[in-house]
Amino acid sequence: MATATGKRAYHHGNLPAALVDAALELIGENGVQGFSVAGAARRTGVSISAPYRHFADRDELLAACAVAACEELQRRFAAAVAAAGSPGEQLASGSAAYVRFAAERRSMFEALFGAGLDKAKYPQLQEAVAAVIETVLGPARALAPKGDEEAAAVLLEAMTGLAQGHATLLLDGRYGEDQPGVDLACERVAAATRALVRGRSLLFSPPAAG
Amino acid sequence: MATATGKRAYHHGNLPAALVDAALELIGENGVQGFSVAGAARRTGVSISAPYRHFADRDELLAACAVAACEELQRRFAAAVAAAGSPGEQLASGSAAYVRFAAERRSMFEALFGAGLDKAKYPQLQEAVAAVIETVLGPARALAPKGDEEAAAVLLEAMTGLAQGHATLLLDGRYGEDQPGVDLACERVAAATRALVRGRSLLFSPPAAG
DNA sequence: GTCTATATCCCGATAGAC
DNA sequence: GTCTATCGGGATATAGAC
Repeated sequence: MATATGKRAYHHGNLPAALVDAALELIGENGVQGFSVAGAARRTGVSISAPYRHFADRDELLAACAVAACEELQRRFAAAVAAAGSPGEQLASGSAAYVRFAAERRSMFEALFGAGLDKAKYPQLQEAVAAVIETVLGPARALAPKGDEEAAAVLLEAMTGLAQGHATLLLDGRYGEDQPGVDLACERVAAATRALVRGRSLLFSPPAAG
Repeated sequence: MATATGKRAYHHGNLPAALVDAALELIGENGVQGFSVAGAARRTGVSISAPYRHFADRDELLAACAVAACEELQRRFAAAVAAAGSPGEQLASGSAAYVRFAAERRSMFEALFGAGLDKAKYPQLQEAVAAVIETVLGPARALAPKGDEEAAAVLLEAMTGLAQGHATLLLDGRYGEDQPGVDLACERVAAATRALVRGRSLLFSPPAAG
């Protein structure tokens, strides 16, 4: 662990991965704003110009960080889905995993959403995002009307939005800064997902509420 | 409109407000990252040092932008709540208003969440945030078990999270970049809020899902 | 593939005049 | 309250040697 790739052959062997790891560390310490190519190079122990052999510019390095984030998130999603029983519980534990990911891998979460990247410019990132979505599409399908692919997408979107929002609020300090806050946020988002699942028929057609 | 304060007496009369407006414009164009005190000064037509008579540093100017954002959001929340009938519809239209706010006042939304401000350091901002929350707490209270203030808070939190998430996904380009995407996101978040409201009993106690 | 050196630019913040 | 001038710092990105 601790590296984004798992490989271990820095300093003349895997500079790109080393730069990604360094960049993520910097983002974790100072936010996306405080990250710079120069800083990542310094931390990796190479010259300021070395990164430009591997990444065209700052944004490309950031995009690589975002891809690493997708891979980690996908891993966590897959584990959460596998551990739960019913489709509803799979979605609930998936949203909790998402919030926990934001808390435990804050730098990755920020690289993914706080960088303001134009994702259309990075096909590899687009693919990685699509792969993440696919991982949690299964339970959503099981909860939607049979064969209604759009309904599944809408449900997943609602669940994603819920998790995204709770993660943002958590990182914004709304649950406090320490571990109990993280656990609380995870419980809350899981409960909210269950509520969403229970009321889901309202997602598939547009009538009124109580 | 167009100004954050409504007042109109810039260039020797209301420089702080002018700087806030300029800062928001810059954030809208280049993101929070691309904003600078120097840039805001330039755009306002004053010297680079003038802002420092009114704001101690960059973050203080950003905090003022965030306060302006809270005021605008509160206005919209109040209108949305007033326009809807049942408490459930009030929450639904409130979350839609939140998403629309993010789309139409993107720079304000970013100032509020993308700036990474330590809000504890800016009491005025804390107050403004609290006032926003109070505006939508009414309908949440009406939907919670009678007198259960915590349940109301939890429901509101879920609704806020949902709206926050949809707003983030919208700004991330997940609904496309144009107006139909905005409308779609608003409809979706309203529908999801209704689903949440319908299933809300699961928010107030922790059993399993379907 | 990496280094040294450099060109170019912008920023935050302060000092002191008016 | 605003301006001019300035210090000190750091960033991106490129050129050319090895």
